[in-house]
Amino acid sequence: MLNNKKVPSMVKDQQLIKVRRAQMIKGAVKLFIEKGFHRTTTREIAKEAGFSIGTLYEYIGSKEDILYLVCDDIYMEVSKRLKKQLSENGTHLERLKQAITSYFHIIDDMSDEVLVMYQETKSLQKDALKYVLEKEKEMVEMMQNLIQQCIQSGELTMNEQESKLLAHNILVQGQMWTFRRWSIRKLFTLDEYISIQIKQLLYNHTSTI
Amino acid sequence: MLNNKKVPSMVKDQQLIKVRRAQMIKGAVKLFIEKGFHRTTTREIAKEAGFSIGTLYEYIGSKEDILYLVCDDIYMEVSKRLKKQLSENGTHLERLKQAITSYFHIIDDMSDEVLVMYQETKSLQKDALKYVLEKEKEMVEMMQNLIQQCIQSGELTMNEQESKLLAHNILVQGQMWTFRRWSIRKLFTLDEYISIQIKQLLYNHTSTI
Amino acid sequence: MLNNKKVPSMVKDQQLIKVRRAQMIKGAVKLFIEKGFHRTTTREIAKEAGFSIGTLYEYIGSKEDILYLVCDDIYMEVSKRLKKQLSENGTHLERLKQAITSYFHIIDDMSDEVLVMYQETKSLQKDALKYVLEKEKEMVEMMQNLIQQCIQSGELTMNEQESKLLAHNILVQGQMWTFRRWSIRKLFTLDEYISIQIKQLLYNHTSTI
Amino acid sequence: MLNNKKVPSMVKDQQLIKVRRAQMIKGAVKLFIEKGFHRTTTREIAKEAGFSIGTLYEYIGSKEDILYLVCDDIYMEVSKRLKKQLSENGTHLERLKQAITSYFHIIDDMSDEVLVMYQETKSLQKDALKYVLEKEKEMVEMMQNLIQQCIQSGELTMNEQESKLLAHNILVQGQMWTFRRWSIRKLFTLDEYISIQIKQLLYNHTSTI
DNA sequence: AATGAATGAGCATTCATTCAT
DNA sequence: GATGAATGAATGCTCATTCAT
Repeated sequence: MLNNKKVPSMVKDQQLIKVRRAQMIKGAVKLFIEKGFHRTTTREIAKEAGFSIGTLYEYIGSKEDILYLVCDDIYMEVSKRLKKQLSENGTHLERLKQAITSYFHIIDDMSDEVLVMYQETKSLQKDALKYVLEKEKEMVEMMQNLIQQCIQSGELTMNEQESKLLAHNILVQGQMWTFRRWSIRKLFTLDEYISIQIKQLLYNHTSTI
Repeated sequence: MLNNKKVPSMVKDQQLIKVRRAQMIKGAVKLFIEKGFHRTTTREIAKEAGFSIGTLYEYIGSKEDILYLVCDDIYMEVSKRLKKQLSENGTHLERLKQAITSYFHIIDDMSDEVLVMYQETKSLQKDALKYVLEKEKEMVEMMQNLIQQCIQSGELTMNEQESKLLAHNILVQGQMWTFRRWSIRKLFTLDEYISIQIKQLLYNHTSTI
Repeated sequence: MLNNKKVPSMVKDQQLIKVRRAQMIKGAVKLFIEKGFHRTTTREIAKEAGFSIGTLYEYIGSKEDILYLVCDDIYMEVSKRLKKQLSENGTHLERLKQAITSYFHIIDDMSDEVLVMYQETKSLQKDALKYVLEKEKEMVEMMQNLIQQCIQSGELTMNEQESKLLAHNILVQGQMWTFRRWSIRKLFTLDEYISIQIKQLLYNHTSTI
Repeated sequence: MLNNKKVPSMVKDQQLIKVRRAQMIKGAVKLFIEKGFHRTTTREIAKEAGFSIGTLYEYIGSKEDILYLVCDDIYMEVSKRLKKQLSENGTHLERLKQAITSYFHIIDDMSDEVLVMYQETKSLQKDALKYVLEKEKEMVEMMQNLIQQCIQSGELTMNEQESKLLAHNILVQGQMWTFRRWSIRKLFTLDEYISIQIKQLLYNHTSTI
């Protein structure tokens, strides 16, 4: 189970905290996309969020908390959407392919956010970094589970180590769609990218009779 | 062919420029590894390089030039080493596998540097970014050439689009060894990582007769 | 006669004002002792007093009013206690010595409060400062009266100027027990301190027959 | 022996450090007298000292360092001047009286500075406070030495405890001339103050034959 | 009367860059 | 060419005070 790092707030109303932080995250993501975390000032974030710098600091303890909230939020969103789209029908292999396809679509849809998270995560302090990496780990495990089921059903053939690496490769190739956009989007449409990647990821592992 | 972005210097002596910039890069890489580009000050870089802040600015125009020099230098080093190790013997497929193996070993050896380059590249201004991405492109092409030769010789079967994506995947999986170190190095030794990745990258494409 | 500086309040009920200000003073003294006036925030005072920051400002006009209330309160307390203990028996000299002893005991008992008052008084604005100094003056006069009576009765011999200075010296030596605590309390117990000070203060003035 | 707390500086030239810090101290004292340490901003100090805020921070580590430098400087100055004026002639008692007189004159001359030091010392962090109190202790000891010599020569009669307290009393009465200025200067000229205090301090202890 | 969220002027501190020596 | 002192705009953060509820 995942715990959230506690971001301190001076405000008591939990509902209000949610609302304000959502405004904050939205503004921050926009600015981080444009100029990165370090080049964005807390003042700009407050303004973009629609309130004063003083109010901003009623809802966080430090600038870095904003980065944490942003990263946390993006992971939540990605994983929430992915879980919602996991299919219950078809063979295990079809389900896995469906998961990959969904994941790549979600990442494409949240391209900017994912890129931000991907590039700025390293600026988090150890503490917060741990929580975020924990989430990434959770996604790897989810993907690995789907692979394991294919293995158990005989639809894929590989050992556990290979399945773990495959899971990592899938996730990285999703992120790659954002951080190599400068090159890859000139070569493929999203659907082409997905279908080729799936082919390269899976088809050598298929046990052909 | 690649041109270097011109980094301005007040000093005429080209040899001296080379020497000083090398000191600078060495110091900067060390500091960027420790604390990242934004958290490293020019003063610290000058000190680490062994000269004064005034002297530092005799050899660059702005702090960002240092980042460019660092990124440029790391790419140069990786690609220089890789070229040196490209084999002329064996089948094309063996040469490709050898190139991947060499590449992964080089990245492992320059782990810290590659990570820095990987994480800070985005902080470069458009101008400099273009040059650095150009280098990455060159490496993709080099890898794709090796793949194409396998295709032409019939050792691999895939279309051009697939070969391009494969080249990207290889490079990204090399970098992945650094930016997923927190997880992957717990799961595999470098040699395991290399052999499994090669298997997953290539073996479904092998035309089996 | 002493007037109180008027501290404005939005609240009508005089009894309630008294209660709330008492809570406020109690909390503030505690915090001022710990961290001084400037390092204590109004929020902290409100919290310590047991009500909200909004309520705090219903009973004062500005942060400085709290300091005034605190200083005023401490003077009141010291002088109230002292008056209560002034003896009506014995010779005038015995009464004076009794007063000094009482005063030193009171100061010892209210050590923290006296120290706060002593150190923060200077932060009061002119206006408020005047009122507080007025109280100090009143205490000097009270002490001087006791001395004058000794002079009139022939138990002490000195002119008026000397008696005034003596009164000041007594009060300062009382405060000294707090502001030199770092050194003096290592050298003397309170009772030793009192007896030696009385000896040095008075015995050369005693007319010995 | 007294060690100075080390105040960090980015500048290497020791002579320059001395000069700039002297400017700084002079400006700071002026401002602290006017508005106290907490109400004075670093910018104001820089401006008063005649340089930019950036330059200010080349010579100190934090605002509090300025307060330490100020307090340290004032103690140095007082004790330097006092030592210079200690007489080598006359009886021990005459020397003591001379020392007290000199001390009171020095304090009068440096009235503002002493008041500042007296009122702001408590704002120093533990570390710095220790050093400053150490200096005060040294002055107490110096005064006590003079007293002891009078005792040994039979010019004064008292035990060691009494001599220690006497030393403290002398120093406090010096400071009192500044922190009770609001009242005492209306009652006495400096010379009157000195002569009465000396009389009250010493004459009961004189062994009269 | 009580509350506490909102405000924004104000502050200490940093750091890339310049330029006189 | 080298040095390093000087600069000041910029930034993260605080906190006394207000006011709608």
